[in-house]
Amino acid sequence: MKLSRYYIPTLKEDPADAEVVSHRVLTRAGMIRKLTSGIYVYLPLGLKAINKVADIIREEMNAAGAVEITMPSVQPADLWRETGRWDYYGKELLRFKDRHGRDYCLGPTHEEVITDLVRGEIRSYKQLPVNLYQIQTKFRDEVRPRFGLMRGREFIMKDAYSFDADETGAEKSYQDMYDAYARSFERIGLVFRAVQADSGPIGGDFSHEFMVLAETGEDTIAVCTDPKCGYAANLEKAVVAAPLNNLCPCPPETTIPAFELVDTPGTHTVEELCSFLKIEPKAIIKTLLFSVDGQPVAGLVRGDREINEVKLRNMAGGNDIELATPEQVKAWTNAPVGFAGPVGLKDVRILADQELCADQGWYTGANQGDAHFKSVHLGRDVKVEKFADLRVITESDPCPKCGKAIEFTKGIEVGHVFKLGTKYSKSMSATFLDKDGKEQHMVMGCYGIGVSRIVAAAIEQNNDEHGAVFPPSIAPFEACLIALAGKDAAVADKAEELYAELKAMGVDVLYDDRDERPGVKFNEADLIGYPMQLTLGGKGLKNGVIETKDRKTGERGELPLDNFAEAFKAWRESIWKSWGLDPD
RNA sequence: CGGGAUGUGGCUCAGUCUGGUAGAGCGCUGCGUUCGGGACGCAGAGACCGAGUGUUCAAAUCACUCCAUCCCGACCA
Repeated sequence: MKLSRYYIPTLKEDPADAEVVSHRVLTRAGMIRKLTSGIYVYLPLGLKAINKVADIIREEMNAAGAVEITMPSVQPADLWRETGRWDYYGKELLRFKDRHGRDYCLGPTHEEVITDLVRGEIRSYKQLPVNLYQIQTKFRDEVRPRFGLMRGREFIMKDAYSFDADETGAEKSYQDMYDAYARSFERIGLVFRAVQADSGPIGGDFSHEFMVLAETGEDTIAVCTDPKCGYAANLEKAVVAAPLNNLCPCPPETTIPAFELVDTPGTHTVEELCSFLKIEPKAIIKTLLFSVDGQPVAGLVRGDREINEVKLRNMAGGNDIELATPEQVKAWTNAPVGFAGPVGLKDVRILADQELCADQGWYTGANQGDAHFKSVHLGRDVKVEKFADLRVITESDPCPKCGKAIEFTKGIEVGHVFKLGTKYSKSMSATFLDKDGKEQHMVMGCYGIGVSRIVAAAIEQNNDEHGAVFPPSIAPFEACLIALAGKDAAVADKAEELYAELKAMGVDVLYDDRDERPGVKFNEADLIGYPMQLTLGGKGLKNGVIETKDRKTGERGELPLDNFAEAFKAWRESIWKSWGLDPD
């Protein structure tokens, strides 16, 4: 491609609304433009990078036996009502009516559509397994879109859905996808990690997320420090090991004295209560009230711990969890926020962290203003529905798998694989006849990759003060040929010749043939982040060489012009190798 | 949805407090000089100051309402 005929509107200054590096660079380098909040135009360079990512994923999906289709982005509400998600999916689902007043939504995901499709076609175990995928634009009306392509409302996603005759088959499909994902991210050139994850509103009982490790990641993951153990989980999923003296559930017998009321005026927070009573947060039970699918639920954790809402939601068996409003707290406990406690709480489900069984004689809220109880014993004084792991893991907790230390790192979620089981096939009656002629529900899995997000994640992971540093596998062009011709026709002619030669070699090269000053060309090439830069100037031509620059290391060198093809091939291979990649 | 901030040529911003002729840099057009890390000179084009209402002799500036965008907290690829 000749730059003089191309479309790369670069910006000299950082856009005012871009906070993270990938957003800044993508905008400045002329790869994307914002249309409205969370919705972007993909300009030629950005689209090219996205397409390279998509091509790699497509190859790996096909190799893993998945088959490509394209489903509509507009979906009828009826399908969503069948699975109940029309009510449960929430506001991320953009709903609208057509001219006849019929309800529709823009697809944030496609379980309903694919299940509807497959149940109409598949009747026999002989037709299974099937794995269908698409690479398509999704729409999720995110509460707070941010960070450019990292969290858009409209974004490009690869989603695949597997259908198997039984659990064993489903497990194989899951593993195949897991492996295909790992291969894809390796080929793209990302440093990533697969971690255990919560399955969220997609549903199902087992899932892994693929996290690109980067400081700016929105997710925190807990990783075992022992590589042999390999435990890694999203913070919201990471299991806290049960305490050694696990007494769950608390026995009712106890020798501690009966609980009694203590005056604690104005102590709304754990900190205030502690300094007022001169006690440690560890001596307190924090009672947090939530609305789970509209029902009141109290979550109990130790005063110095953080409750894990995902664990609480799962334990309560709900779809949607929200912290109670002050009005709800008042209605459920008869007390203002800050004085809720489990003792005497009526019509509220009480779920407690397992750790609370390891000790007795707690301070808790008294469900009346300006007062707390002391000497509360959960087994004796409270009707706890269930004790379980309810809190957020901390860096001082042991690895739940091997007991060694864990550490936290930040990650960007670029892929997620789920085992769905029969959740959708049951609610939508996707059945087939097995060998014995018996009707069975298909066992499903679903698998997503954020294609456009990967481009942002790659930049988050690879950049410097000059701009992006693209892995050659997904760089919009793998090389940029810069001609410093000026009025020197010989340089222009030679550059033209080299450009043709590179194209003939199958190199995806951009030829900067513009009549611009050298500084402009160099700076733009660095900003965009082509892995390989080739510069031909008058001096080089005289000496029979062309200059090279490795964008990642900044290392410069020269290639002879008389044996250019050979020399370039070797250099190109070394560049790809430095990324752990292979040009072929 | 709560909290905070910002809307002024294509881009980045000043001007707003203290009302009185719309500014700068970048970019863009033309001419000339330059030409190995975002050149320089000269001459230009380009804005109903986010929208509406109000206050005033007079509003980018004050008041109210709305809209949009960004940042911080509950969702997800």
